[in-house]
Amino acid sequence: MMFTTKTEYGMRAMTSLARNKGKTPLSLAQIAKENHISVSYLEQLMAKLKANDLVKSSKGMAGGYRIYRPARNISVFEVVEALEGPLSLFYCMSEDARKMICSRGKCLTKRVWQELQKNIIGTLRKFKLSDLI
Amino acid sequence: MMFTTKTEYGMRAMTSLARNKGKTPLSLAQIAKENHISVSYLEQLMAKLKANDLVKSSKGMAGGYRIYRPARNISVFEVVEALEGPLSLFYCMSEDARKMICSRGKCLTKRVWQELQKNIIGTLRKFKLSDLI
DNA sequence: ATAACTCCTAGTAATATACTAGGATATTAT
DNA sequence: ATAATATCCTAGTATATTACTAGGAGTTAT
Repeated sequence: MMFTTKTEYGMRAMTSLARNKGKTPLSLAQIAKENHISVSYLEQLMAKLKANDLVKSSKGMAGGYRIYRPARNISVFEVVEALEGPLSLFYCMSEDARKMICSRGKCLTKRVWQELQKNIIGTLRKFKLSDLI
Repeated sequence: MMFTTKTEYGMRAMTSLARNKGKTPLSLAQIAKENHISVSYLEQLMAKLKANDLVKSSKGMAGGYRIYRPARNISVFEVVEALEGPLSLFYCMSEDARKMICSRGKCLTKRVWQELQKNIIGTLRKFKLSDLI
């Protein structure tokens, strides 16, 4: 598996919120029940989504979560990256790998991973949340 | 990270073998030293590569590993799949997920993962080992 | 006040990855 | 034959990541 349940659950939550647009906000309990996810685990995923401005929340009674932007302006890539962190297929392609030996010379293999990563991001960007509801 | 060091190390080993074509076989010790990998861990990776007919081995003195086919006939996808196992981005896309609830109805999100998976495999198939040496 | 919420932190359980260790087995040079 | 040099095979263990659980503090409508 390349993606974790974080993405699986987070995407479900986002589609629930997208469908709920305009109505009163959805509480964690509601989203969790609707998608068969544990409440406190979902909570942590929602925190990531919120930190990336994909959802907004209101506290207190009758509070809950709303989608931040229209679903057609949110790409699957944004959701995935918010939940899984920045995509890098290998360590050698991550931010803190600048000093690696292999990155000094010309590494042919790296080109494969770079093209692959470009393709993956491109595909994920192409799909919007509105395509999924 | 989406891929593990298995792929990273395994690819290095394969390129070493591709470059060594025609000469006397490379021993585990040689491959390991050349690529800064532990011998006994590499051993396990070579077993996977062998099981998938990507390399052949000869035992005894002056034995070692040879590449099985010409490098231009081996795609990066084959190497990756041999080492990481069959690619499935999510559990819902794996072989043993047929009975899942979501796979009965029409799951729009699944289409995204399916197209993504198609792209990934396509890209990995496009690159041959001969492109990397 | 209190009920219904989000927010925040610190755990723990389960699983997967990345190794290590040691012996069995095969092949070849001497 | 036998010793040297290899692969082969299995069973461990260390580390890291994932997938949760638990408990309390803060916020807001009624």
